[in-house]
Amino acid sequence: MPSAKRDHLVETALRLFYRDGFHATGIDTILREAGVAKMTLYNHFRSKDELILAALELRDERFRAWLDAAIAPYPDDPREQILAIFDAAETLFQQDDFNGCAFTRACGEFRDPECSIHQAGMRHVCMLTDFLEDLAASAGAGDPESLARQLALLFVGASAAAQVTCSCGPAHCGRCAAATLIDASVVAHSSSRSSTSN
Amino acid sequence: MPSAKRDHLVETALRLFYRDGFHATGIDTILREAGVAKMTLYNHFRSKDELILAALELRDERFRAWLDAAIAPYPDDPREQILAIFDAAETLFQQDDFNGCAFTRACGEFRDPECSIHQAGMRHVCMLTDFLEDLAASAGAGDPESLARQLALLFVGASAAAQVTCSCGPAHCGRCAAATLIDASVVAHSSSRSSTSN
DNA sequence: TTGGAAATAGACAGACCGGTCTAGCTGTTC
DNA sequence: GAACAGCTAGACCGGTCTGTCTATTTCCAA
Repeated sequence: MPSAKRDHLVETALRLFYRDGFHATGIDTILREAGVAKMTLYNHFRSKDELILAALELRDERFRAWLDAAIAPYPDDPREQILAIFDAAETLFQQDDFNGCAFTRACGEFRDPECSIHQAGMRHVCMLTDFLEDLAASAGAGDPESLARQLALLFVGASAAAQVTCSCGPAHCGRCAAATLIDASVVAHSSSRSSTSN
Repeated sequence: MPSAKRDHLVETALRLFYRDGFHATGIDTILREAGVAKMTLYNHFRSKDELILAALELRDERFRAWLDAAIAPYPDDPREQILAIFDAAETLFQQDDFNGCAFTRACGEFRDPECSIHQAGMRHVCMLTDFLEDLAASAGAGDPESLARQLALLFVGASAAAQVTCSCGPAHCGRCAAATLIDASVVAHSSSRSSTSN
């Protein structure tokens, strides 16, 4: 059972890793900022890498909650739910502390696919794609899996582009592209179902 | 006028920064790998950051040449030229040394928008978007600027997703999405031109 | 009150970091 | 042969890095 000190440490670690980068943020900086002793860190984690992993897991939980909150206003409209994710991204990208996608950045700094940090990034992208696939299927997409992958690319690209350009424009741009892709997939599915039902 | 030693140093720096990350790669590692003396580095560059910048500039030049080579086989078909970029990306993403987009990763590690390294990333993404805009206009897109931004998002997203998942699948996925977006934009433009000419 | 878990507070070790400096070598041009 | 540009080869500096260790303190439940 995690302790309050542990949770606070992970919270602070996430904030600093996300702001400054994983390699650029040292243990001493995190401990100073969290007001936690080094022995406490090494009681809870075997290494800095394990702290990074815990921080990414916290980030993933937060992101899932954010996704659920983003689609909540449209419980019966999967197309709107998908677009609402990009709308919520536009708000997210405008926040002062926004600094791109923690997972793609973690994978950029930890290249080895066998590395548990890189694997956390893989799992996160899979989670996002699965989430979008459910919505795509509900929206009547002809090929929900393909549409979901495309939407995931758009989301990841929008996040990265927003971080590079320091603008929230990519979210709106991604939303427009998503709408086009969804409609193209749904129309194609409806047309093929009309043909076969005749 | 750059010297052979300087060019070799930048070449080696680019390779190591791209493989291992900017903060994770130290000066001594680069010098050892390049067989160049520290004094030589500091004769040519005022700091590590300047070396990083030179490495990114070299990368940008290489990327522009790669873009030109990717579209060369289809001199008269802008739609195919755009799609060929994603085809070429599929090949690129399968190379052993592929490790995502150097520019979005640089921006991830150097967050400050005033920082010249981050600005190099901004310029690069603008260059790609401009490149795609020319092709989009030639392909008859109704709104070439918007289409170009969407295609840039797809490309950036595909690059990041390929690095995270260690797969070239995102390139193909991006290609499919690009085709849909191009056709949607061109058809919309043709329809609006037909209406106004009647 | 006591015992134990959890946390604190550094010191310490060994390694690495970016950058400065000195002395010397090599190759080229005049 | 001399002068000079470019480069080599580290030593050195002050700092940071991750992780280990010891001694001590704090808090809480029994």
